[in-house]
Amino acid sequence: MIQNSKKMQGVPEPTLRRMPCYLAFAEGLLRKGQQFVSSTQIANYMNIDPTQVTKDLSYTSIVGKTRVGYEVKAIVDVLSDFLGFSVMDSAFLVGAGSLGSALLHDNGLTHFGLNIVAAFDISPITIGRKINDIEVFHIDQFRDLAQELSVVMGIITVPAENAQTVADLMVAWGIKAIWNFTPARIKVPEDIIVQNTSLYSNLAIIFNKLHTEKN
Amino acid sequence: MIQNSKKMQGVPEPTLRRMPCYLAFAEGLLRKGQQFVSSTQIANYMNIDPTQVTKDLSYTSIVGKTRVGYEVKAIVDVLSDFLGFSVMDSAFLVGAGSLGSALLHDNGLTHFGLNIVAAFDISPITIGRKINDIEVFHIDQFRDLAQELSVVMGIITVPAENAQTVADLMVAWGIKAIWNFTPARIKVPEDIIVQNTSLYSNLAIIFNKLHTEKN
DNA sequence: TTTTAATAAAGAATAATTTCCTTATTAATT
DNA sequence: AATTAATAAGGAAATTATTCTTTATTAAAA
Repeated sequence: MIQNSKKMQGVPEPTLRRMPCYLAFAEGLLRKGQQFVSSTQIANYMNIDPTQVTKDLSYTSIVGKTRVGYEVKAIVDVLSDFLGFSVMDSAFLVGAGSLGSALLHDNGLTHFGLNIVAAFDISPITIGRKINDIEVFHIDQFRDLAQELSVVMGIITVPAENAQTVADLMVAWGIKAIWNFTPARIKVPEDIIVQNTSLYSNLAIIFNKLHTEKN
Repeated sequence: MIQNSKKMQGVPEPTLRRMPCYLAFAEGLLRKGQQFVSSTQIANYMNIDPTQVTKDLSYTSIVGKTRVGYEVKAIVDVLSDFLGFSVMDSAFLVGAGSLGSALLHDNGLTHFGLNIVAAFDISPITIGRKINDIEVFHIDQFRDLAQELSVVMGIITVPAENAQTVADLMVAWGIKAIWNFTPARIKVPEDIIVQNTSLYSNLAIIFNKLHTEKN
């Protein structure tokens, strides 16, 4: 099949980043009862080119109808599946500080297929506490829990200087993917998936635009 | 000046996203007392090409010394300034729910030049409370506070379906930049800066890699 | 003092991404 | 039934970002 050659080289990251926004938009339209939506409408909402939308959606099994657009329900269903939001994956979070406890509180993650089953820290103050019904353990207690629960993802929300230590632990635990919220870059074996999400990178982009806006 | 032509078309976003990581790395080296760092070392840490590092740093006033590298302290100082981390900007946050209160708790933002001076919500439960010493007001109370405090940025952490309403309010308040944490895309006048940061987009990228890792 | 090797910097080539263009389809209009 | 206009989809072109190549510099070694 020719169309599969696209999938062979993988979906571009910019496309994957846009897809959750298409999904959120479609979910909104579904609530309003709208049945079809055109690439033009989606593009207008996203402030991008309409062909970008059709190209992005062509990576999925969604097909549009000429002069009508895409079925809203199809976008919601197919995209949820495609993005892995409809199956639940389990995760451990290490670092129950400010950012960490924030994530523990965010039930949106559960809605998008991520179930944080336990948190770890080294501070005696947080250990033993429950944050949004998720218990915080001492990091040494991990090994036992790793056996019981099948966890694929580790979330790092410790200070940057401890990121590598935590990453090493997670790899030893047999974790498949690491979601790294620190600005530090971690070294892991090739087969481990790493996603870096630094809030401060976004801050840098805003500040840069703010300070060079004189056009 | 010829080298300024680069700055004229702006610094590429990928570069701006990498810079805070260079900064974090340099800060770590500074703590360890290392005086110089080469592009090769930085590149090795970041898992990128060394020329990428030199290209990125060439957007700033930092110059390296052949066979020695860059002065660590210069990277820290110049990059902090360049990224706008050394001047404090004030922000309002709207939506003191799970993600919102997480951000209020994150003192890292203060460290990187963002001071959240007040939060807003519509829930009677959160209004009046203080989160990490930041008071939560009813959203209607904003107008009065906007007068007193000079705030350039608005942070949106409400549910996606309310993002546009909040954005409209912020524009009316005279805000310059909006940091949008919802997967919804907002429509604002051209001169308003918008930075979209959706955690769920990052989740989509991880899930995609997890589910297509069979190579 | 001379040689060597590591490096920054500038430019060229490559790769990835986005935008543009064309074609075919089809719902709505006449 | 014929025409029109809006749209999806595929391919080409343009843009943007990354990687490769070359050159010049200079600290360290001989």
